[in-house]
Amino acid sequence: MSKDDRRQALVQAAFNQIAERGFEGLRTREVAAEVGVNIATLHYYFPTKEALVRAVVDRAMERFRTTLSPHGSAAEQLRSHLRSVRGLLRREPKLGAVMAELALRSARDPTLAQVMEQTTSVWHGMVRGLVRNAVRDGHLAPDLDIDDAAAIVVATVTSLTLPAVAGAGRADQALRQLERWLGLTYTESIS
Amino acid sequence: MSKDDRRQALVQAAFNQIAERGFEGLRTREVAAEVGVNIATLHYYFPTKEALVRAVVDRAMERFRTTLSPHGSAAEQLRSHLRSVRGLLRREPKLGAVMAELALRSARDPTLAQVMEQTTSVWHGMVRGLVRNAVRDGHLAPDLDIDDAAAIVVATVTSLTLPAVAGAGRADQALRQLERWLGLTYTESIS
Amino acid sequence: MSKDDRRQALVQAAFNQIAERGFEGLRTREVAAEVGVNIATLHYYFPTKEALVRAVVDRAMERFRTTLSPHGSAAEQLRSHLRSVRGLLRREPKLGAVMAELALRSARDPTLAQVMEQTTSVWHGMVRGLVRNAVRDGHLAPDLDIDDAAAIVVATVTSLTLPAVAGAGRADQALRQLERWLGLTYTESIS
Amino acid sequence: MSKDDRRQALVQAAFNQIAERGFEGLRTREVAAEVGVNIATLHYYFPTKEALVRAVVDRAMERFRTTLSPHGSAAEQLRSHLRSVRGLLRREPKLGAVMAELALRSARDPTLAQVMEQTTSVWHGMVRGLVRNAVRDGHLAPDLDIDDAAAIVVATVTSLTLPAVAGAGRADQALRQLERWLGLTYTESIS
DNA sequence: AATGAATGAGAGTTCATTCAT
DNA sequence: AATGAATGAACTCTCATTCAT
Repeated sequence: MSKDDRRQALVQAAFNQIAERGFEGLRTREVAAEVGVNIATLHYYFPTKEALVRAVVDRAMERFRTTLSPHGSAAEQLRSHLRSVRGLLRREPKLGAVMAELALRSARDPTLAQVMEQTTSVWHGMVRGLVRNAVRDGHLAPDLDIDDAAAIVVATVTSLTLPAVAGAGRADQALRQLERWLGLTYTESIS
Repeated sequence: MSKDDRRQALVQAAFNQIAERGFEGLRTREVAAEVGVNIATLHYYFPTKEALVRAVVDRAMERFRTTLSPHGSAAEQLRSHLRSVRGLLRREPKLGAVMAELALRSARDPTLAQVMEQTTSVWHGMVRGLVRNAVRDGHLAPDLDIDDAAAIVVATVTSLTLPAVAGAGRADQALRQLERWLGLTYTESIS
Repeated sequence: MSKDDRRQALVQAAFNQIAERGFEGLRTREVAAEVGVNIATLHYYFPTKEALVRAVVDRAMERFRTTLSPHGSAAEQLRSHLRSVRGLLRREPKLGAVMAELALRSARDPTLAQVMEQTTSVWHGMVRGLVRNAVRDGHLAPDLDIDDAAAIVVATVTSLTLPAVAGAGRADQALRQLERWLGLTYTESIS
Repeated sequence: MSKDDRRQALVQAAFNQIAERGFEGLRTREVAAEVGVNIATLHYYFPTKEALVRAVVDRAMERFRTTLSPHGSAAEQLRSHLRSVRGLLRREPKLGAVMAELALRSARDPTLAQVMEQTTSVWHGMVRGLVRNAVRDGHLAPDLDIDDAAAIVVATVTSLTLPAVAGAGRADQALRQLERWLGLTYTESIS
């Protein structure tokens, strides 16, 4: 196993631990054990627990950003974005859990706060662009406030990472309503 | 200071600690210190840390539920609900932080999950009732899916508790758009 | 056992450990074990290992200073000082060992260096006073350089703390010669 | 770089580390790093840390012994010995620091104790020979106890290795007085 | 001859909990 | 009702040492 593979394995294990037990329950020994190495080996790759956490942050952000990039065209893209994020969170519930943990931790960790704010900002900007184009193309109401619409999209999707809220099918309900208001479902049925 | 007062003081201190440092940083000694009592005294009131956390859960839920009860009538109530929740989170950001911490923790704590689910459920039901009445009164579109609308309301409001998302004014933007889509702002301007 | 007694017991145990194993071999767990308490109890009294070491420094210095105070008169005092220090080091070889450890450590520990310098300075000053009075009383050669004489007294006594040098009876030889040069033995035989 | 050169480089680096941080702070990784080799390479040359320390001991002893050998004649040699040792310690303060560390450690290390005792013994014997000859040549008082005089010379010089004592100019004061008592300065001014 | 990777043992420190008073 | 003292268990991190290459 290459050095980089082992590094990634450790980051993945830490990611899993955070998803399953929260930062509250993150133990370096558990992370090492999950990968099957000695605790000293973990410290060989990451000098401190903090360094390991930073690597997890990077990984989670990268994972999330990767999904952001839309493909297709116009309003179609907006709908596909919503669905792909929904799909991502469904396939990888751990990613959602970790994102939520990071969001909370960012309140006490300025460095993390900056990273989160930047990612959210990029995401918001991307959604905003999609909304703007969809309005331009006549798929969305011309008087729609572009920033406000982007904000509620981001907010709704974000709320899906909180298990207590997303449970009992409410996640899909919220997204469905969001799509309706955005006229995305009608677009499909009309065409 | 009565026995009950001291209990409440401890719960409040624990609440503050969770809001400020998360469950990750909750230390019984800090809680006791904030109240100005010995750590052993804390254990006199709460046999375990877990018991203290349960009390915080109860307190947070009660605080939140109190704000839920609507007054006024029809669509007016719905708008006032959104605004009062927004006001609550603005006045007491700690409550939002704690609610988010609890939401995350509920993923690993079945007992807490039940409590959260119940609260969310009650909340959803209440919003649903308001939406239904507003539709009945002709303030909202007749073809509005009542459950879906309630779901997106709950989702949007919930997302406000995550600092990484609610920052940069996006919280208000999302709520504003929500009100527009619900026709609540128009209601006001028309009347 | 009172709180202060236990504190003192821990300091004494740490003192013993330093004397026996050097700073190199000082282990908090060993110190706690010697007193018969849990390692956590040690940290209840001393938050850090460093704090414990500081307490040992204070204790060693106090022990040493106590022996310094001379009684008697003139050249008599000087001789009695040499003999009492010699006796102290013979009765409590650990004190000598710890003093030497501290002397060495002071090269890397500015705080300790200050403490050591002050103690040495006071000691030197005291010896200097005795030498000056002995010269004044005609017991020592009138052309004796008071500071230089005090310096060699301090140097000779200090060397006794290094086991590698003080062994094989050389400690007593050096002190004997010192007394002769200082005319202290003649003083006695003359009177 | 030859195998022997590398060995010497490692020993020198260990020597430096001991001088700067004491045995307390001696880390094999630091030693290897100072030479610019991998920690495993160090263990190729020295199977254990202990073996490395032994090599440092040998080196320090050799360095010290080299300076011992006197040249010149009679009392002149004695004075030149004092001055050359003083010069050595001034030029290479690390040697003094290491010697003191070794002296202390010899209390817990029988093997080292033997080495130290032998070196000290040889040194003492050499000084003794010089004193004896100086007495024979009429440069020192005829009733001078040869062994005692040698002992105080060794003691005084040794004390110079302890920074806490040698500071503030006291080192030179002590040596000056030693020279005076030995009649070494007068010898010079008279001739 | 030299190294990157890995480790066992143990270091200092923390923390929820207990108990005698 | 309250506390100072004490603890067991567990934490992150360190270090000399090993081993395959």
